[in-house]
Amino acid sequence: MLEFAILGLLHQSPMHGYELRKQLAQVLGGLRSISYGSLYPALKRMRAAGLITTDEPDPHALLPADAPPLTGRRGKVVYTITAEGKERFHELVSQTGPEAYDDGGFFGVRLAFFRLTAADVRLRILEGRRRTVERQREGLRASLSRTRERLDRYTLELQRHGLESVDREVRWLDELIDSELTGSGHGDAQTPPDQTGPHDQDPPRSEEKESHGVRQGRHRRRR
Amino acid sequence: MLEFAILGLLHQSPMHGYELRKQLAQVLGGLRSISYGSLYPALKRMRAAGLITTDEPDPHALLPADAPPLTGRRGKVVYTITAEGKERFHELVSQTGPEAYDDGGFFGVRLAFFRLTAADVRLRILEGRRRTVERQREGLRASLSRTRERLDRYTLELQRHGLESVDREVRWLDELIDSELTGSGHGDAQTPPDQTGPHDQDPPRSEEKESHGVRQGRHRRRR
DNA sequence: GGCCGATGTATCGAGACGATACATCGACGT
DNA sequence: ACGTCGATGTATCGTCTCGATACATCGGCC
Repeated sequence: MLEFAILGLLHQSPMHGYELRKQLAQVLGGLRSISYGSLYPALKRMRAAGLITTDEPDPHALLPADAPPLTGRRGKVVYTITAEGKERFHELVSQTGPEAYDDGGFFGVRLAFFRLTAADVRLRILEGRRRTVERQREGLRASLSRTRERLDRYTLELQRHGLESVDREVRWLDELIDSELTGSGHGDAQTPPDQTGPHDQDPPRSEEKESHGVRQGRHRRRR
Repeated sequence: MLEFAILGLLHQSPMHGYELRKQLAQVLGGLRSISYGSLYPALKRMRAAGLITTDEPDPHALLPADAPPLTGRRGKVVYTITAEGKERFHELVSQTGPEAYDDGGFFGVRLAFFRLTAADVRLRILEGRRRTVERQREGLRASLSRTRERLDRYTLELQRHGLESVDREVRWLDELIDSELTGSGHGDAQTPPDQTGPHDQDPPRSEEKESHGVRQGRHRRRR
């Protein structure tokens, strides 16, 4: 996930690690940020993988193992995406598998880079997310009506609030899907050129149990 | 956090690890669960610390380092809270520091065990959570109005939805606090006996910037 | 008899986190 | 001129968490 986000940001312009973190927090809606303990190791990994480069020619590349902990002289490092990195990003941005929407955090990142995502991919991700959240909602509903009597007020209240949140997310997704379908003026018609190899696309996941009967209100709300 | 939750559950009755996990998921509102990769190490730690005991007398206690990876014969293990564990739980349940409400997950667990929490502690935690979420809300609001022009529709939509969620949480907390103050029939008047040593209570955290002017609507909504 | 899904215990590697250290810079007061 | 304070900036450490996986037992059900 971090890899995707970093590539997405560097896709637009080179940046320092510090600013990367700020932009990320901004884009993610202010709550959920990312810590340096994740960011720098990720940058290091990606650098090793050739997805990004630094201007500084590798600090502490080879120094005697007994050297002091590298104090003093810590220069600023600008990270730049490579051609390989861009390729990797375009590969990732066309993925629509469960990992794109099952985890809320990852879904948020995907959404934040929707302007760089093809229209059909956008739709598949939104609908995937809808399925996931819908399933959560039904589970929660069942659990709530099952245990309404046996739990104390606080636990019940917690579940009720959780259910409402999930409910609201479903409705929000419906609106996004709606405005995606009525095509409220967004470019990027179909998946552009790309078509890079067989990137394991969305296995239909055994078609789900699409029998819940809770499927009428869709695509008919608002706008 | 896991430690608190486990102690809280075992406080009521002994359990298998498996059931511990299920109950935890139940209590946490169905979403956010806990994985075995967290649960079993936690149980092991707590067992070593003497907070809980098992009926099986320590599997793989001392066996030659070359032994096969302990295949076959894996008995069920019932975990029971010890006197020390109960003591520890009562200590934890009276804490009202930032860790009780800054992290949403931890707060959820605390709330789930409110029936075992003294009334004044409940109130402090709810108000702490309110402060935290309120601060998030203001940050989000500021960020949204600052960047309304510069961001694309999707990022904006993400932030708007996030803001609404936070907004609803604040209102939800207000209701909880309200009904806590009007004392809608809950026992546990004051912090009971306990008073176990100097448990680092809530440092007022330099009183916050309580100047936002956004402080009128409290305690006057609904009911 | 054979298979499946629930129950159940447990480990592994990848990686995320909070805390912390250290460094530079501009602004501000004194 | 001096101090110091907050923002910018790079980086690591130990602790924890996660998802995936392996293995085992049990009750039904065809």
